[in-house]
Amino acid sequence: MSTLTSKDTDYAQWYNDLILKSGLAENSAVRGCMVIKPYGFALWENMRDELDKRFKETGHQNAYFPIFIPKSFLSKEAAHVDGFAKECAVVTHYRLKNDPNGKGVIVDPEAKLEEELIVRPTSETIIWSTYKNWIQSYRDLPILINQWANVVRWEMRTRLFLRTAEFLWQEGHTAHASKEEAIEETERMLDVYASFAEEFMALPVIKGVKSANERFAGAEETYCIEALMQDGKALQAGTSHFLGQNFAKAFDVKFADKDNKMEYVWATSWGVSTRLIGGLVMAHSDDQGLVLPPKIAPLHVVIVPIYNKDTVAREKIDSYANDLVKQLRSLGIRVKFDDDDSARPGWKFAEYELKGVPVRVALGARDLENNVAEVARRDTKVKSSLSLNNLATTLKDLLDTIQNDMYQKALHYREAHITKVDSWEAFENTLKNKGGFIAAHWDGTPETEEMIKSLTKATIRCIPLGNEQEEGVCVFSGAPSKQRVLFAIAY
RNA sequence: CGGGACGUAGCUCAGCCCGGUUAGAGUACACGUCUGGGGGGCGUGUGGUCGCUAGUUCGAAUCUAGUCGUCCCGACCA
Repeated sequence: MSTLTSKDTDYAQWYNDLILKSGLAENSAVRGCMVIKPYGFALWENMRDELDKRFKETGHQNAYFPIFIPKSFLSKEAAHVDGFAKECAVVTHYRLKNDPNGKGVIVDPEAKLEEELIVRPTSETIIWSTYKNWIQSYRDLPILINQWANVVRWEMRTRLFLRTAEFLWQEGHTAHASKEEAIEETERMLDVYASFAEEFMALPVIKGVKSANERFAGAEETYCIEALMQDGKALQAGTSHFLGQNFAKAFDVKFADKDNKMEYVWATSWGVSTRLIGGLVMAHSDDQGLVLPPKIAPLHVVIVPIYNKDTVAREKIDSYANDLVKQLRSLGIRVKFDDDDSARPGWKFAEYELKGVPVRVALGARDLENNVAEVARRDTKVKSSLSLNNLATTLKDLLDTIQNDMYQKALHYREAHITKVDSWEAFENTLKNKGGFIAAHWDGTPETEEMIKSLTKATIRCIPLGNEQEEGVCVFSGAPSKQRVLFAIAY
């Protein structure tokens, strides 16, 4: 078994090795598309279940809309089509036939579609064309719908989980009678994302709004959560858009208010994707493999028996381990007793570290004699001998501790990588030598943002919510500024 | 779409420059055995149209041309 490329040697290679060797996903026969393997999909299922619960707690329902969108829909909202046109997969025909000149099949030229269909890159258009039929009165509002789906964006260059041509996500699409209510919804869902990321994935995030350049195509305001990876690059972990009346106007969706006046409907959309798995990996993992926060880990505890020739001792180990499994399960802990005799203990230790299982319990004859087990934490790699008395509850508490410690560690790292910068020289130096977020004054113009991006690749990740207002001058142009914004190089 | 690299066993790669028996190694896999507290030792064995096509040659993994594909760097990336 080969080892991973070290994080310090080549971060990108480390990431790729890790995804492949831990069995999360692999590349597929289709360029840019990945196969999500069972272990990777288990992560997604856990995230999905938790998010779904939180969406329903905030009053949303799931529905499903088609994967195909008539081409004409994309042209109805000008900014929207500008944003997505370059990366759309297009269906032009609906039939194949045998190649009359030889073997194989060809596209039947007689089966050309009257109007081409777009494979959804996002569903605003198909959904708002539907909402037009659903909304006549303020009594029909709000509509609070989410869908779990796949979308396709024909990216030039892809990376497992971080940017794939097809990815899984959820997209919420809500319709409201007032601007205030829509903004409230946009902010509510941003909070849902932020608390999910922090509580469930142990991923600290900064809530903010995007600059005009980085805004979603068709949105009036894009809220986001930004996370920091271990290489100092930022990752947009989720977005929540206030769409104003743009899509209502594009699809002519009006409602009669209480005074029987017709008004366009206000909209939001919000989404997170399988990209979050990439963020999870990059935020916590190390050179030995994945490090998973317990709440998201498919497996919380693995018990590895240490056998020897003594068959009586073996029976004792098995018996104790099976009992421990029962106790842990009754506490809601996902546990596996790996008594596979064909793999040796050392191999198993390495394997479960690669997989990021938060806690490993090693149990041998020697331990049983002393009434202890060797318990190893994945996050700190600390091993300790713990009493077998009440071991199950000890482990349950340990999992909570690990969840919390992982969040705190990531938080400390991020806090240590937000650098206040007041000169262009310091800006460039910080970016080059330290990375992370740079809090700097910006004159608020797209031109300055563009210049900074072309010079350094750094973009404005967000203008943090509740940002401190202070007088200053733009780090690039020297023009007056009232607040600092966060710059970073991003994935 | 520009620049670079690479396609040989399931995987990682050597061999190619300088053509010549039956194409190698590590790892994985199967069986046996000794083992078992950090990716075990020994033994036996399975596994290959050398990406594809055409050419040069008595002879091509090796040389030539074309082609397909992958990866990296750039451009692109709500």
